[in-house]
Amino acid sequence: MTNDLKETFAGGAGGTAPAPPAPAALAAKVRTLAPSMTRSMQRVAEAVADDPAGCAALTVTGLAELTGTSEATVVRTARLLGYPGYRDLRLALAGLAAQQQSGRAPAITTDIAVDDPIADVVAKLAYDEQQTLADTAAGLDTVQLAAAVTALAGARRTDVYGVGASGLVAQDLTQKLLRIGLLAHAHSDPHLAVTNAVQLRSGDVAIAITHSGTTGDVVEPLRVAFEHGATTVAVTGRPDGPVTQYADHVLTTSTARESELRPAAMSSRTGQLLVVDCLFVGVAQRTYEAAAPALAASYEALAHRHRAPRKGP
Amino acid sequence: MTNDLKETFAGGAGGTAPAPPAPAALAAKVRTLAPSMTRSMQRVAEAVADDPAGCAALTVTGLAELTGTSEATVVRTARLLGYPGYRDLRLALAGLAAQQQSGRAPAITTDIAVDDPIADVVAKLAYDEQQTLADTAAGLDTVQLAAAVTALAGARRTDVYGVGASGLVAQDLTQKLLRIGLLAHAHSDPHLAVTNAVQLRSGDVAIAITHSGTTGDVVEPLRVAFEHGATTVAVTGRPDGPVTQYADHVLTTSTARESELRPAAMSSRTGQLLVVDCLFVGVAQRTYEAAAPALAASYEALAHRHRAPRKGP
DNA sequence: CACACAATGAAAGATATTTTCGCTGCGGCC
DNA sequence: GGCCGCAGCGAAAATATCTTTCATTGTGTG
Repeated sequence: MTNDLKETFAGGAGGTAPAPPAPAALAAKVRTLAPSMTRSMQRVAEAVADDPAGCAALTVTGLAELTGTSEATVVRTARLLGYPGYRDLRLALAGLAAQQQSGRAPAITTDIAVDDPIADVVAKLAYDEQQTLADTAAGLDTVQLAAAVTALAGARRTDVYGVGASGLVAQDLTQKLLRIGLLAHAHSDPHLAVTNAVQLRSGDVAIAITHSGTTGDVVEPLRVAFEHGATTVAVTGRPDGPVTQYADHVLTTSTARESELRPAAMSSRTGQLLVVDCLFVGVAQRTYEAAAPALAASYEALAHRHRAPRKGP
Repeated sequence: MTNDLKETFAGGAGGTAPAPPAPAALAAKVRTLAPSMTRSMQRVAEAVADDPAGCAALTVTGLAELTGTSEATVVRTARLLGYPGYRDLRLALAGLAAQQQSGRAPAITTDIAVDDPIADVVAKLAYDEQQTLADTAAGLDTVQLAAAVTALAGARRTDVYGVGASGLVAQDLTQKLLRIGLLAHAHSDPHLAVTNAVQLRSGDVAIAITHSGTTGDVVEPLRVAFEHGATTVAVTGRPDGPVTQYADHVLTTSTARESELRPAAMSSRTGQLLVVDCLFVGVAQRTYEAAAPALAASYEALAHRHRAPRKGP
């Protein structure tokens, strides 16, 4: 990081591909990045997410006035959202507005309430998770993803770190990778994770899964792996969190709104699993020659565990 | 602003609403107005109609150069097309581009191929999982769900059985239930599962999670629990499978198509997790008095595990 | 309580857009 | 045939808009 421009956000770790500005994944991006924004910027981001069409009609000055901030802040927000400047954000906004116009109409925007009938709960949860999937897919940096896939496909061994709900995602990834013949291990015990991370070296891959991006128990092993020369990947909802410091490749999951009855673990998990699936399929593609028979074999091996299905009584 | 501009097309006499700029019918407008255009303007109009996305990325000067004309001509063309100036034409162009973009989305109905670019993989997987969610939500029997929730909310203890990918779902459910103060345990070891199932009695709940509905390692403990008087629930993709024989309540998950590169575990897991989330929220609603503080407490307890987020280097 | 530092907006500086204005070439009339 | 008038066009001035710089303000910390 040598570029000492005064106010230059943008650049993630890699720095090669700056970031192809999001076409439609804007609402998601706002939600993802909102926590790392200052108050003023949040106001701007909110206005933009609330009324893309309206904001697209405004100039920097107009939007600054509307949000009670300054032009500088508006531009800063545009930068944070991944655009070179306000002009480009505005263009994207126009695009988004057009899509919304033509596309979907209603949305179950309400939060889940204590007295919601069970049918509503199902509908709302399903809608939310669908939204999370769409947002995550839209916001996923395919360059980073491809890089991570390449690293995985050629890895000598792979360690995956995750605790709590993310631990299950880590295990899911591990299960899948094992199925196609990769050497993978999921660690949820932070001590053992660090102990094992020390063994990693160049050519190995370490993956940290944490929604908050700040979970020490996950960041620590990744740091160790990073410092031992392993290729490190972070799957996180906070692309500016500490975990990304030690990540060669950052895969961002979308953050859906959450609430009392809808803990973060729920939608973050959905996004993480999508990313994990993408990694898996990507690797399976790359190593198809080896993966296909391995998949078939593991399927066969399980067959005898299932009794033949038969009609109920 | 006493506008007595020289070159003012557009506005009729009265000038209330001069012309609502065209949203998407741009190509048509170009064709309609082409005859009344001068040669240079036609070139501009053609460029715009040919490649909206490309032109949206250009400044007046850029588009003027591209078409071998001048800025003035570009602006004149924009006016003729019904926009106040080039800026607005550009915005409309961006919108049009976005619409076209999203319009040709449904190419993702195909199966995932070995040589699919990574971006397609992401799109297809996301689409598939969204589909699974929608199907599962639509097919879920809310009566059965409500019954299962009631049983869970009043249970003395709850055992959850699942192996393989479903094992992770079982753990997910367990984690959640524990958070709101319920006594829950996930079993992936079939022997221990059966051993524990023997302990169950009326008022306890046993939940089996198996996509195929035939996994012996999961059916067996459920059978034992069933025979010992526990309330049993099956979360399965096969409502006619053996597991339902011993289930008081059956919750059906949708089965998406699967293929070589897309094992069943992937989409079945998504549906299962939705069901599990519904169960959790349902129980949390029923036991809100106790669940709310418990949720808050578990959140607090985890807080110290996260380092404060800070800006990157 | 002072210090450091992040956050913010005012205004200067750079670009992009719009307007003005004059040149060019074509057709009709004397 | 030559002159007049006008539509078409683009260069450059004028304006609007966006971007950057920099000083100020507020906020948390030792």
